[in-house]
Amino acid sequence: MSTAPGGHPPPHAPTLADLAREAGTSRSTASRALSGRGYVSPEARDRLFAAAERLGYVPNASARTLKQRRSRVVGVIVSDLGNQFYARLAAGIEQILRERGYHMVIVGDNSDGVEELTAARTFLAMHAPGVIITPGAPDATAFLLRRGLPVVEVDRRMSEQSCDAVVIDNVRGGRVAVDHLLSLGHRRIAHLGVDTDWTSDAGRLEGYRQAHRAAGIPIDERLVLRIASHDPSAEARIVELLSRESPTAVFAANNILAQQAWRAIRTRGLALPGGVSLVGFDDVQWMEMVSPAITVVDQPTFELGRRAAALLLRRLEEPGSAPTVELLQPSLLVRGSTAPPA
Amino acid sequence: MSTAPGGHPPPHAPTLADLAREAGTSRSTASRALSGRGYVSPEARDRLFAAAERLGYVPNASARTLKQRRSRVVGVIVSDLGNQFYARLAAGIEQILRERGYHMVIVGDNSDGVEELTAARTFLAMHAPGVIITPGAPDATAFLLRRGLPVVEVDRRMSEQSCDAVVIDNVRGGRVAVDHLLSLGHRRIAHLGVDTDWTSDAGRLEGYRQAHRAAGIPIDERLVLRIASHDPSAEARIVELLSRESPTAVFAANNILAQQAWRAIRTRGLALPGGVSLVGFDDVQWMEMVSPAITVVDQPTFELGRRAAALLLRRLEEPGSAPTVELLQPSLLVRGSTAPPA
DNA sequence: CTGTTAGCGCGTTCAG
DNA sequence: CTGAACGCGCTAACAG
Repeated sequence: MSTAPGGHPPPHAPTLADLAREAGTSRSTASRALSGRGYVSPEARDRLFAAAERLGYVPNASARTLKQRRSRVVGVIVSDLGNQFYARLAAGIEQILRERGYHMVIVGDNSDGVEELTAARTFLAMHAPGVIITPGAPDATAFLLRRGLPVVEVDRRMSEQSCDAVVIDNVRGGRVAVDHLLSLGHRRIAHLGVDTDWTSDAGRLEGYRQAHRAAGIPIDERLVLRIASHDPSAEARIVELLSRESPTAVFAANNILAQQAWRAIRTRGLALPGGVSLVGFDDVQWMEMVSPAITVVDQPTFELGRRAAALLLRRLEEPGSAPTVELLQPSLLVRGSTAPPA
Repeated sequence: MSTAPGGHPPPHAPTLADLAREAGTSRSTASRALSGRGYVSPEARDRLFAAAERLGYVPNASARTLKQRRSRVVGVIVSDLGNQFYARLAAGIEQILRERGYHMVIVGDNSDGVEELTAARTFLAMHAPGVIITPGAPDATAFLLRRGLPVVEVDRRMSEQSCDAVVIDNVRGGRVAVDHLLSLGHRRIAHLGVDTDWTSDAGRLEGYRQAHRAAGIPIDERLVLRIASHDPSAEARIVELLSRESPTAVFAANNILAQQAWRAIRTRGLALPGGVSLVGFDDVQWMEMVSPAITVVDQPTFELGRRAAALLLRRLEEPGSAPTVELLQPSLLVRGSTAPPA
């Protein structure tokens, strides 16, 4: 009799030992039967499965992790779960992980290096099989790598040492955006970027420069604005740029900045694209819904997440192989917010 | 000498036993020192902390969970991480959890009952201290409750048994939206809802009915449309409703339906709000950016997540208390998409 | 094909 | 205040 008298929450969750007793086998046979590896006679197997069913057996993940020194829960660190970009990235990661029998524990650092390191420690403590991170600093990656945990950097690369990564071809994205504007005849193109040392933004800026260089057009550095991530005066600063420097076009290097630029343009009372043209980076919902719709460099965000997860899982299977960097291509969606300058 | 010769990934992560050896104490003393509970002399304590620092000791979470029969990782199940609503909800949950030293493992079922149950089993296996769920069916909650795991249902209540929950006052939200339209003079108001048995949508529909009843206006049931979650013909069906029934206003009961309604209105070539008025539910970015901006019943999504997490943590501290249901109030944001009928 | 044995790393008695 | 001893539930040897 192992069921509780009242039928209420049983005294303890059934363990392998309970199963074994019920089925008249040893614990190891039960283990082999349920985990699928190792030989076990069909009859014993059936009895064990029946017992598992009857008792509502659920294997204890911690015990398994303790023994195997590796869990099935991969760690994920993103800058900000509230941002659509990171949310979609996470959704992509989660999808692949779940398909393959893994799970994810996710933490949002707020682009804060200390939080990143704390999360890294946690993942180490949990014996995560690996970690996927949108790094804000190189430290967390370095820490994990040093301790032997596989890391995939996604969206940007921050690690000094080489590790797996999957990123967008940001230089190309920036290049394509600005080429588009230049070909429309723009010569005073503002660049709105984030004030970080992220490779993503650096790449987009580099693309901006390359495009100018290729066209033989000098860059007026007063048009290049760097705005901190949660700067409350962002919109005001863009308004000011608009009025002081009179750019004929604006390239906003992420979806937040694009939104702020869009607002600033309204605030300033400029017509779009009549008064100024706007190109964004990272297509999000509103960009297609406003009128005119926003021309944008689209990036495969969901796919970025999927690839990162797939890459991590691959490394788990082949630990030896050389670090891989996957480069995903962005694509320009020309919509109504860009036109030749007045 | 316990450091590895090459300084490369050490043979194994340092354990409490290593610390104890380094500091010349026993394992249990080391345990007490690091976990903070239990007596230990200051000198021993210092030596142990120093050793921990030096060796880069990180406690093994699985071992701890195994021993204590409870992890620090709460399970979270949401319908769709890619939907802004759920993403913000998750962000709220994560914030509170992290503040309090917990983490979250999140899975997106696609409103699929089987996936929900699978996830529930996983959380049970992981010995999660509790689970937060946006339920699509009552089964997962029932399963977890039966096994003694605290559950908080969020956004909608599906459980037959009573359990903690935090939801929006959806009846009120629907009521307020439709009252607004009625007071503008609308008499033919379409209702767009999801084809599920979720209490959230049922509540909004109930609010719609209440408002009509209170105003003494009969409802033309042909104006009440139910659309399945990922119905590809959603927009087409709305277009059809628009042309066949000629409502003067539309109440779309979630952000997806609002978007589809907005598109349908454009497709149909109707002026907004001249040809038809539109009220949404759940304020998202684009609603404020399009023109005219969309009148909407706003709900505190992020706060919903925070409350759910806080409620779960409270229950962990006081397991005995009666189930709590928190009701958060929505608020109507009147914008440009509503006006008196032509 | 199966059972016995021996830990995985930690927290928690219980003597000292 | 400290250490010795045990067990959480599972799996990986190794005999049989």
